[in-house]
Amino acid sequence: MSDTHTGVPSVVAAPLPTPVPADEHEQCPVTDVLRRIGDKWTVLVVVLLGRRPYRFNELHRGIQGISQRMLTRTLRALEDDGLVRREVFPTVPPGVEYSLTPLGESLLVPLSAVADWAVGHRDEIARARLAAGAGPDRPE
Amino acid sequence: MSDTHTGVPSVVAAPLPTPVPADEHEQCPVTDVLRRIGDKWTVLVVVLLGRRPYRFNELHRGIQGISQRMLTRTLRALEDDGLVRREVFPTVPPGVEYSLTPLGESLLVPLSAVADWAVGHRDEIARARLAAGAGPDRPE
DNA sequence: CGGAATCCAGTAAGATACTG
DNA sequence: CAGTATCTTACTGGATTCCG
Repeated sequence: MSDTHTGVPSVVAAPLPTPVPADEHEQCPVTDVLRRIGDKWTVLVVVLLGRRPYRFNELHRGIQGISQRMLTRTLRALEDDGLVRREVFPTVPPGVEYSLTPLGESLLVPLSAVADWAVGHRDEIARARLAAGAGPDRPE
Repeated sequence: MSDTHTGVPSVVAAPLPTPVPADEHEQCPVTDVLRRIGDKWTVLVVVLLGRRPYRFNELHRGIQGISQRMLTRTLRALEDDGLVRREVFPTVPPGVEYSLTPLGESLLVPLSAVADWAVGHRDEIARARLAAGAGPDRPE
């Protein structure tokens, strides 16, 4: 830590020469990943699959509130990114099992960092929001 | 590492007794934070402000592609959450400076973890996506 | 059981123009 | 300079129905 006033390591503080070259920030892998795990259900699914493999309806019941459509889409997206493996068992009735790939499991690590931060600062954030809403005049 | 088959620590692997109690997962602080930093511009703004304070139009030019509207909304949301501080200098013309609060700076740490993961596995993900798109028959 | 297909509402995001 | 106001479009997510 030596080139910013915050002692933060890694790519976040490293590259990005002040004038952001983000003309095509669309393809920035960081934003890309964040937008994927930033959706409504992905994290929940990944965390569950991090515990053990699940079958489709098992996840559907387990998550409660998710629609089949969203569960399907979420799983498909994760599968396409190589984070989740889908295995079909030709039984009757057919069974499909979902599990994390090694890549998917590796995601649990940084995910934990964010989760810990979120849990650790939830009160602080909640208070800030209250102050913002009730404090000065917030027109609508 | 002792209660799951992945060696992942922290809240991600800790609570969540297999049957998810996520009836009100809406208020889950983890999902909450992820959805905020999962939007299109937040991370970019936070990272920039992590380098040094910025003025509004300075950010506007620096990010390139963002509209005033989105920059304003992003900054406002971050301010409301207590991650960004907004200081007005009563000069002519008026100047407004944005900077990270200590809370905001602390976010850079878990953010770095995710960013490093994203950068470190971008190729792997890209290959998986190609394989998913070109591999089996992907209708549309 | 494990989806796919269709439809539909709500919100996020962009362009543009105007203001203190 | 630092926004706000308005309009329009694109995407996300949910409900329902149907199929192998």
